Amino acid sequence: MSANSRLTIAAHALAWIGLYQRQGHEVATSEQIAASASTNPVVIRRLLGDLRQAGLVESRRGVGAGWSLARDLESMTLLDVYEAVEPGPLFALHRAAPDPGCVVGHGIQPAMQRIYDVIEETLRRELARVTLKDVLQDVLAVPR
Amino acid sequence: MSANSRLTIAAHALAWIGLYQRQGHEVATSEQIAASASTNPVVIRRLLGDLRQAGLVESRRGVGAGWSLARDLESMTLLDVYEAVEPGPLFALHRAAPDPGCVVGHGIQPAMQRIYDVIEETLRRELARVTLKDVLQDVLAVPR
DNA sequence: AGCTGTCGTAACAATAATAGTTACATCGCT
DNA sequence: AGCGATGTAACTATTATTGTTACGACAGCT
Repeated sequence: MSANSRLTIAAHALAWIGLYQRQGHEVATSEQIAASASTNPVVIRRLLGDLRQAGLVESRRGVGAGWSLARDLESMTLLDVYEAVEPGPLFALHRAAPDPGCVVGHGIQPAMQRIYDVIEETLRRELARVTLKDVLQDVLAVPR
Repeated sequence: MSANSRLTIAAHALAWIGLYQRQGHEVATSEQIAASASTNPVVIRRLLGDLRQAGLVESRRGVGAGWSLARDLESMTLLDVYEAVEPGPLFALHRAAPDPGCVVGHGIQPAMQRIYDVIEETLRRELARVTLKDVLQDVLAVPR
């Protein structure tokens, strides 16, 4: 599957900002986060832009600008992040509509869609069980 | 997410073969299945090739060649199909390794990996609950 | 007012995966 | 031998993600 790293990078960014603020800083810049995540600042700004729309972070502009958490890490779950940065569904149906004249072609899409809906709901439940505070805690618990 | 339709098309193919055999035919051709799924026969042959490696279908060559089920649809689950046609993980880690000198960069990958492992295991459990017989039954239950 | 550092965003290139297509060797039955 | 299908390589097309450059907008400072 063409898995992407958006959820990983977004979680990285949130954990980074959270830790940075815990150390007494007001805001974090996209450049700092990008350096830690080994990517481009624009990638971070785009992701954090999505997270801001979801109400997870805030940004300041001008000199001394940067990003800060809009809520406590404890109140954010991976589901919040997932919904903010992953638009599409997990599994796709057919690219072109299957033959409606065939019994299987006719019934397969509603049948699979119902299955996929159940599976995505389960995925959501799992994602909702992990808070970003948990993530940061796990990160800090990794031995050097 | 760049969702793909492999699982959908593979399930479609299996349901089609199952129904076709139920109607008394010995083997199904990739061309027939491709017509029902609105795709190219080669795409079907490639997917069925993966399913054959997993022991779900068999193929005959020569005249009167085609594909048949290697086992009863009841004994196949969507997990079997998923494992046969989806190589990669659901979520990717960073493309480039994060900064190991940063606390977050150092700990984020093992932390996220552990979370992803749990989530994938949950996904597997859900997929394993649905047999291909269920799928065909659902397909046939869709009203015209 | 002007300077500075950062966001916000557009535009484009690079990379990668999936899917579609053509072509053809190979196989096995009649 | 002829036929109809698989098996597979090679290539193209499409699409999504990621990376990069560029630059306007903004806000605080001197």
